[in-house]
Amino acid sequence: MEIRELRYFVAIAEELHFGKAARRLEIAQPPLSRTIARLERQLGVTLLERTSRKVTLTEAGAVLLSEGRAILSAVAAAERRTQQAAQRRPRLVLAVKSGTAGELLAKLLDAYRTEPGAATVDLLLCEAHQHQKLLQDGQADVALLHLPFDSTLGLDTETLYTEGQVAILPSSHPLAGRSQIRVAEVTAIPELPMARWPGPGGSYPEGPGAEVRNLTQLFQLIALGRTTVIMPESAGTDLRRDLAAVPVLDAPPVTTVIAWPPHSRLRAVADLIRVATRL
Amino acid sequence: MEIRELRYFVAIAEELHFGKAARRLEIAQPPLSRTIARLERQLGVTLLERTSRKVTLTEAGAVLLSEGRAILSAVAAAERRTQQAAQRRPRLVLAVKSGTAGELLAKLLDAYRTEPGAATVDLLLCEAHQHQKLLQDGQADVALLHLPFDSTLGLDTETLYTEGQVAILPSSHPLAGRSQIRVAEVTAIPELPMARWPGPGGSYPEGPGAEVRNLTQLFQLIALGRTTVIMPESAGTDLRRDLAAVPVLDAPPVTTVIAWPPHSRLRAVADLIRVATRL
DNA sequence: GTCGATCGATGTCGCTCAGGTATCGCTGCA
DNA sequence: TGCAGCGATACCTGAGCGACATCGATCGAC
Repeated sequence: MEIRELRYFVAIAEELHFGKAARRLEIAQPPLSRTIARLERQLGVTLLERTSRKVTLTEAGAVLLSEGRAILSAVAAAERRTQQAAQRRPRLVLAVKSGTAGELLAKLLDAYRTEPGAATVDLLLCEAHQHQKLLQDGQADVALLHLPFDSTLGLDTETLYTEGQVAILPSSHPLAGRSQIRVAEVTAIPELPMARWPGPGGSYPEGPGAEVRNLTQLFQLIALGRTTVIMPESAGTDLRRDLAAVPVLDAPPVTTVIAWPPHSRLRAVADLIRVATRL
Repeated sequence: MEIRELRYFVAIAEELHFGKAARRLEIAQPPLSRTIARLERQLGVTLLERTSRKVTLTEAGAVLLSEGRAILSAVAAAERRTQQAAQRRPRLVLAVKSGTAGELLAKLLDAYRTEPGAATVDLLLCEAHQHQKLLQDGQADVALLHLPFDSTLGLDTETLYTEGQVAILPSSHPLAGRSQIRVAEVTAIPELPMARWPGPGGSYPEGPGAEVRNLTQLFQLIALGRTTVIMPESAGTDLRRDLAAVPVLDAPPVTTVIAWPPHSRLRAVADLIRVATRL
C-alpha cells in the first residue's frame, strides 16, 4: 500500500464519486479507477460497491477510510516536523484556544523562555476542538487543553491544574449576589437560557440559548441579559463591571492539561512539558 | 513522500549502512542511494551525513525516523484491520499480559459474549510492555493495561478498577503473618532481594534480586526463599500454600485500564469497552 | 607510503506502471 | 426510446524503479 493509493482512496471515499474525486486530485478518472482496483486486488478486499449510478463504502472501506485519514495526517506531520527540525533556530508551535488560560499561559511562556536552549514559541490561537487535528497533522507541537471539554484521544498529556467552575451572570440579576450556586439553579433560570458553543463538527447543539463563538460575544450577550454560561473560574477573572461570577458547587472541575503527540522527539517539547509540570 | 521511500529511509536509519539496509530490503544498493537522495531533495532537508566510511543521522533524520516508524506501523495496522473488517465473522484481538487480571478478564469475556452481535474474541497473551506496539501495528484491537507499569502513550483508555498491592513472601517468613506492611520494610529484607522484571527494552535493571519473566518462576523462587515481590492484590489470590500475601500500605495503587488505538472504528471494540466500563 | 578492501555515488539499460485520451457499456430519467 | 451521466477498459507515452557495472574516497595492514 502506498501513500498515493491511500490519498486516492480517501478522496473517493469522501466524494463517493470517481469523477469528482479525480477532479479534486487533479488527475483523470481512468487512472483513479485502475489504482483503486489494484489496491483492492492487493488487499484482497472490496472497498467500494460501485454501480454506474452510485458508489458506496463497504465495511472494510469504512475502516480503511478512518485509518487512511490518520495515516495521511501522520505523513503531513512527518514532513512538516522533519523540515522544522532542519532549521537552525528551533521553533515550537503551541496551540491554545483563544481567550483562555491567560495567566497560566503567561507564566508558562515566561518560565520556558529562561530555559537554556529554549526554542522560539509560536502561539497558534485556534477554535475549540481543533487542537487534536493540529497536533496530528504537525501544524502544532504542543497544546493546552481543558478537560472534560476537549478530547485527548491519541495524545499524551500531563495535568497542569484543576479548577472549579463559575456561572457568569449579569450583575443586576438576583442570583448574582449569591456566594455559591448549583448547576440546576443556573440552568433553570427561564429568562437566561444557557449559551451554546459549537460542537466538534462546528455545528451548534439544539437549545434556546444564544449561539456564541468567543468570549467577547458571550460576555456582551450576558450583560444584555440574554444568556448565561458556566465556565472555568480562570476565565471569569477580571470581568466587566456589569458581569458577576458565582462559584457553581456541583459543576465538574475543569482540568487544564498540556498535550503533545505521543512519539514527539523534539527536545523543545520535552523541555516545555517539564517546565509546565513544575509551575 | 511515499511509503516505499519511508521504508527505505527507516531501514537505513536503523542500520546506518546502505549495503546492509539494501540487503535487508532485498534490493541492490544503488536504487537505495538514489531513493534517499531524491527524498532529501523533495523535503529540502539533509537526513543523513555520509562519508564513504560512516553514515550518521542528522537532527531532521532522527525526527523522520521516529515519525516514519509510527507511520509504517499505522500502515501495517490499516492493512490488517481492513482485511479483518472484510471477514464475515467479526473478530477482536484482546492483548493481555499472561498471568494477570484473571478474574476481571473472565467476567469481561462472559459479559461481552452475551452482547448482541458479539465478535469472537481472540486472546493475545503478550509480554509486559508489548501492548502498545501490538495495538499500534494492528496485531491487537484492544488491550488490558496496568498503570503505572504500562505506558498508555498514544492510546485511548477507560479505567476499569483500582486495587492495592501486596507483598508475596514465603509463608515461613517472620513477616508473612503481618496484617500489613510498608514498602521500606519489604525492600529492606536482606535475605529476600526484590525480584527484577525485564524493562521496556527487554533487559533487566541492575540489582541483587532474581531475574524473572513469569509468575510461575517468580512464585517458585519466592517459595524457595530467594526473592520477594510487591504486586497487585488480584495477582496474589489463590496462592500456593507455601506463599503468603501481605497488603503493602504505602505502595502506589494499581489501576487496570482498557486501552485501544484512538481512531478505532470497530463496533466490536466500542461494544467491548462499553461492557467493560459497566462491570 | 602503498595497496587492497570497503562503502556510497553514478552511469546505463530494461521494464513496469502511472497518467492521459478515446471509447465502451450500463443505468436511470425524460 | 433516446440521452445524459458514470465507471470500466483499451491503448499509448514517459517517468522512474531496480539491476549490473564501475567510479572515487577512505581507512587499515604491511
